[in-house]
Amino acid sequence: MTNTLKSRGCVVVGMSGGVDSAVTALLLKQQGYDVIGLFMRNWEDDNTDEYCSTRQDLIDAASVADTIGIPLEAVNFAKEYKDRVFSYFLREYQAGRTPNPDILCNSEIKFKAFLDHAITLGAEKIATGHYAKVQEVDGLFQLLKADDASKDQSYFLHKLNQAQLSKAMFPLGSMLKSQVRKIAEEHQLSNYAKKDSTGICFIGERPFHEFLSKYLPTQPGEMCTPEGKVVGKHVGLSFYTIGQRQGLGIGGGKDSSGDPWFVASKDMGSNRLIVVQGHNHPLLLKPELTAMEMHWISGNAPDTNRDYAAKTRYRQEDAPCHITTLSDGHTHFAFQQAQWAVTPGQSVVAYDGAVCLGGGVIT
RNA sequence: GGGUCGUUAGCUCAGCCGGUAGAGCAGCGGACUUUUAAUCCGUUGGUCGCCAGUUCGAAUCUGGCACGACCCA
Repeated sequence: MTNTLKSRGCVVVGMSGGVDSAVTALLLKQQGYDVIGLFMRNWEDDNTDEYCSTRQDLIDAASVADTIGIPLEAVNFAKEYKDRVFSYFLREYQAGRTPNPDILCNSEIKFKAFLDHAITLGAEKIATGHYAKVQEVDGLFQLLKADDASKDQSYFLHKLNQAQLSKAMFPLGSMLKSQVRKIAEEHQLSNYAKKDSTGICFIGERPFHEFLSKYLPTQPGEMCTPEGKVVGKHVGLSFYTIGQRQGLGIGGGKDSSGDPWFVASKDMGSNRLIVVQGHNHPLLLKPELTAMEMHWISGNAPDTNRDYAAKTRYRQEDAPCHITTLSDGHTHFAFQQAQWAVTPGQSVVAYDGAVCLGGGVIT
């Protein structure tokens, strides 16, 4: 209702305090949208460092909003995050799996709680600093990879549905990260040189072991080779993931090749961690997998007569594969080449070239 | 009781014919990265079982002792 005549509409931009979302807001403003910045706080604990960094993020977001000339509001979805994302995260780890909370964070928080809130603020769409693209083809919304292949985040967004994508804008999708920083610098956005944030969405980077142990019970047990030879001790199966090398503490050993050790699997029944030696051990390679909770962005499974590509974890090369829907509702992926460290709980995401088709959780 | 071999970084081991020690793994740090990993780069560790002898000088030669493994009785 505050729109001027020449406005192209109201867009709420999720601002994190980082460069990406700052430039997102700037670009939309330049394009003539009525832009409202919205800072989300979704995690609260007594960790002082975390409190300070979140506070700094808010200061950065406010500074940038001021420079660009847009209003900035703050919202707190901590309860929603805990209920819809963190509880799942803990449940999965407890079950010995390795979840990807950021995927849920996008579908449940950023593109649900946040989106709903943005609508009440009068927004027609929301925008984020994600590196991905949305495209409408014949009334159907497609999610595409970003042009900057090294920053592509479509993997994290594969769980979005048509309604969510219809409201989403990703202005950085066709840009390179280097360009984004350059624009930020040219427009004197105070955070132009701020380091990229990593770590679990909202929770941030922190000693993972220590963090998890605050929420999960520890049940130490044995580390064994597939033949059953005990080669070490583990602190609790939840604290390891398939393909993990560091933190095992195994070195040397009699009839040992001198190669590093990796986690191959978990035996929840006997509380044993199965470890193998050598990066290319056969037990670390899987030519196929089954996925559950499959979500297809278009609403329908793709044509099974064709082959597609899929990645079993973020930042991995897409691997050619054949996809079929099983009678029990699960989806089967058969890869042309065996995949390394296929991990239950992680998401497998399918692509048809640059188009993200959707994905599911590896069983 | 006798014999053989072994005892070097946290672990497994290399160290020619003597000149004060290296590797892999582990660990630690960094890079990369909005999951967990992987990967890449860098890096800390040892008075070389103990005692004595030979020598200008011994992890490296000799003797003794202490452990350990195996073998023969």
